[in-house]
Amino acid sequence: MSSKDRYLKVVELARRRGFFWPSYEIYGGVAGFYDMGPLGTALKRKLESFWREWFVRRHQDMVVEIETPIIGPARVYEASGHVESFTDPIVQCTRCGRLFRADHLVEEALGIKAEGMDPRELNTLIKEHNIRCPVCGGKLGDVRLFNLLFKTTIGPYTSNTGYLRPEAAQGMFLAFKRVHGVMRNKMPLGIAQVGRVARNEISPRQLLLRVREFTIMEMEFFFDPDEDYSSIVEPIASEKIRIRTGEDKRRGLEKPGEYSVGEAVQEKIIMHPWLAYWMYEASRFLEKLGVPLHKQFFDEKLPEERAHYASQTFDQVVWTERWGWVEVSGHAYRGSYDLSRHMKYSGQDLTVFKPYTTPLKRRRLRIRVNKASIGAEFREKTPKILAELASMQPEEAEAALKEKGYIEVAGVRLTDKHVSIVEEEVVETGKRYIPHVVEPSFGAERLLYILLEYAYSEKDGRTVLKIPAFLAPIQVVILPLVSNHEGIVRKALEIKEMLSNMGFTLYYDDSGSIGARYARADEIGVPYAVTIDHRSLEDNTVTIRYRDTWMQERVPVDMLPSRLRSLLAGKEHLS
RNA sequence: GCGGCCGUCGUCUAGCCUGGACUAGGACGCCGGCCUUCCAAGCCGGCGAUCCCGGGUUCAAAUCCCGGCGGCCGCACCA
Repeated sequence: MSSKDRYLKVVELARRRGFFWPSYEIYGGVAGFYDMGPLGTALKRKLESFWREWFVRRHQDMVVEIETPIIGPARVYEASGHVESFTDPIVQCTRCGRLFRADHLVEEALGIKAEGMDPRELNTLIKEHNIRCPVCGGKLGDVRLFNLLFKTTIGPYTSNTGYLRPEAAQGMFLAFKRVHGVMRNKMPLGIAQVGRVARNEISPRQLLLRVREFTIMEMEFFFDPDEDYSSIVEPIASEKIRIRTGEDKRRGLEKPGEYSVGEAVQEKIIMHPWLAYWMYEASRFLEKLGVPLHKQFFDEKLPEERAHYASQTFDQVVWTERWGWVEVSGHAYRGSYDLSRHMKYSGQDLTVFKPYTTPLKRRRLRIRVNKASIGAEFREKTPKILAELASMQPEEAEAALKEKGYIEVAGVRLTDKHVSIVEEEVVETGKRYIPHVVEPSFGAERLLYILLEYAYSEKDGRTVLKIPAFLAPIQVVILPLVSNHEGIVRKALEIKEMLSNMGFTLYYDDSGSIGARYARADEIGVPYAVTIDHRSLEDNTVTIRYRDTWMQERVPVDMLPSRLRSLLAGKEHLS
């Protein structure tokens, strides 16, 4: 099967059977938007549920999920750095049409710092110095700003700018203080969210892989940067993980190296144990979706490739037949960047208090102030004197008093009549710190495509979509062996009713030959077919047929639901 | 955004170069019926495309020209 065929077959199948298709079709379509059809929606829901199971429920002692709005006030995205970092001045060559960063061109041509200049300044410089297209020498057009944030207005006043979120992360940072409180100050703390985000991509491409609106599955994991977390990777220390380090990348290496998780942490290939831990979880998550470990690795981003908030980033990439290695998740060490910025912009204290196991006792010097004598003597100067005293180091004051017999504050001299230096014991019960954050972030639509590509297979010229049973959008199909036998049909309908009432996702199919119906079900990845035949009428048994092997087993009808449940959960296989 | 290639029933496509006999053909699928004791069997009937959108040339446009939208690939961009 050629690579082109496989991709085209997946797309064709997706449209024909209703997984997904381009949005706004009847108006000619708009690039970068996709509709999810009935099967695509069901599959995506299951994928999201599985992500929750894997990253949230399995870690429920430290990870919780929230939901926050997709529209945010400008202030939030100014604080997060998105408004600044994603507004690039661009300029286009009028001859060859190439786009350039205007500030970069000016810097190169004139050897001056141009970053942060506004478009007008850049325009003037380009015109004055006759800077031309570095590729073809053509004349450059006007400098304009391009930002990947979708902009809107909140309410009727146009001055109240809002942005559609380009990531869910800010919702978690903004809610951190409250969630931390609600979770009774638990640390470390993961806050997860699954939701829509929008990025105004310049050129959406590659089907579902680069779209303008998509579902992100993201977790911000907060922890104390001073704590030694090396023990958290101990249980997985010998597990293997594939990484192409930044260093390897610079040397032009295409292939990743294989490391044990323990080794990657020890040798600082991954800068923090928590980052390593979630990367390991991500690799196994992908494996469960059907992507074997040798078809995925973590690709370290070089400093110049990283987002503005990250000090280390790995892209988790998966092999696709059409596009080669494709990014499905990002794993960033965001440090305290986001919380610090929101503290600065909002004026709120977003630090966490951490009690010491045993309170720390310390002796320290303090300036004791005799306010009565200062007030009596210096009158209206008193507030100023007191303010300056407050910011003075006790050690400094003590030295001055000893040497000179006075300290000079706000133009007056204070002696031991006004101040004295005392040594006192203080008890520190804990410390305050700004948590650091590691962030695993997944694109749901990309995973959906990957899932389909890896599930796609052909057998005897038929399509079989081997979606893992626990993710299959439809779990069971109910088939009467023949449709012109009243007894068989009646029994089949009864069984359909029974299974439907018990909560199975299913459909009933009596059209055409039994082979055609198996084929239809295989194509959309229904893992199990229940067939009712003549023998069913005699001994109340039916057959279960497995999609991947076409093998069958016969079970009594009473046993059918429990048998299906355990098969769907992947706990047992068809014998 | 630029360049190359491309856009016809649900899907895959024939026709386009060389304008008219196209009421746009086929295959698969879909719907109804018959038949059928386990892997897309067969038969009968049916539904389904103003040929991506808009404009132009022409007596006449799926076909030629222009613009737009969309797709793939390359370049650029990319949280």
